[in-house]
Amino acid sequence: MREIPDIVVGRLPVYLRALSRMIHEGQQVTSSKELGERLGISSAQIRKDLSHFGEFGKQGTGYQIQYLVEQLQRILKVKEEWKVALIGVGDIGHALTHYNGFVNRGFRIVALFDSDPKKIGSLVNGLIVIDAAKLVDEIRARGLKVAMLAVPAEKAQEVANKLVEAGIEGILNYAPINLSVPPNVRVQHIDPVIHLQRMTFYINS
Amino acid sequence: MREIPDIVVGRLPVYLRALSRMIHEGQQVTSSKELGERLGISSAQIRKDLSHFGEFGKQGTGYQIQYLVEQLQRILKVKEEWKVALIGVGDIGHALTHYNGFVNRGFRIVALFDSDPKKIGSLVNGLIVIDAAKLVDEIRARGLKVAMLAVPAEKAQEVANKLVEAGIEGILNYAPINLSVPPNVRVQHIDPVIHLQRMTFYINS
DNA sequence: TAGATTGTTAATCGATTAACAATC
DNA sequence: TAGATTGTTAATCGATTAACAATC
Repeated sequence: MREIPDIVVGRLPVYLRALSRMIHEGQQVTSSKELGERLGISSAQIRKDLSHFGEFGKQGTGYQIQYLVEQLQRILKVKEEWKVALIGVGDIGHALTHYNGFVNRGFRIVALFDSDPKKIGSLVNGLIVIDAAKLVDEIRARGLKVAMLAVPAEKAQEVANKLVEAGIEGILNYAPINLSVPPNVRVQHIDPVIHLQRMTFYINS
Repeated sequence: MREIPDIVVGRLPVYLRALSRMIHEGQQVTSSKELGERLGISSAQIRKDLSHFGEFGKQGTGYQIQYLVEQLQRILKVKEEWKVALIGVGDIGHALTHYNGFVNRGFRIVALFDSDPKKIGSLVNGLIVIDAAKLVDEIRARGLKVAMLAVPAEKAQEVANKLVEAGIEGILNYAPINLSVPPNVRVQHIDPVIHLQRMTFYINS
């Protein structure tokens, strides 16, 4: 298989989300034109992106949404649920344990970690908070590959190092700091301020 | 001024965050090389990006971080605090009201809205939850331009329409759905699943 | 059949990088 | 002065788009 550009991979989850939504709305078939209009993307780009992975449509009629969704799930490896570790059970961590947007999209939080003695052992949304000191052993024992990092900026790099040691290969980082990890580990950032600042550039107060 | 590419604007907040961190760590001067290594970006790209806005460095020595931070804050219009409306005081909304990452980065939540009668009138982190039915009037009266949207997917488009009507020009959308808004309104998405799926593509379970 | 839409090619467009004169 | 690093140009690289044959 040729090398897939990162930017293409980045759009696939967006396609998947929109297509899932269409199914949710009862739609069965769509076209690159329609999907593109929904997303503000050209139809040519959608077809080009998909063409990296195969031929999923039919001339004249477009795409069976259910089929395309399954293909995208397969490509993104989310047909089976990933078991995810969550480190840091503060406000963000708490909100993530309650977040119902993971259901049916390929992820389930199965382990909570915190270093606060007051939180360790307590039950949060049905999961026991484990001592962060046991993080490496626990994650390794369970074979987890994906983690969400919701600890203070000061601790983020330190915890990230332990995650890497534990065999984690994907880190969703909520700390407003740039993590340094080996090349085989993927990091994605979620920082609301970054997005807000991207918008204010264009807005006149 | 020439038109600035979106992709360049998108990197400025990342530079700002890293530079602020350097100050926090006591550093006073940096170079495009050093900053680039921290961020995994080429030094040439950083210099090119900055050159869209002026000359901020000195040959041989690099950049005074404090000065560059101030310039980026000015460019991104975050020298003064933006007053932000938050719609939806569920788990995510709650976490956002407690989030201390907004401080000194240009944003402050000043108004909470929800349509749940049980929540309306209650106090969340010092702010009274206002009836979402009053959203348009309240936002307009306060002249708010930026909003965070943390309502269920089903209601997101409907609320977004009201935000636009109220004069909001930037929406940070936490609902996993693509909003349709007029071209003068900026939308940014935060959807953890999108980021997770971007990573799992590369990870072998 | 006529209309619609795919997958793909080639052309265009835009972003990144390498290189270097300028200069601190 | 020698070394370092900027801002900028030109070259390279890669992504997007337009166009269209194929075909449902």
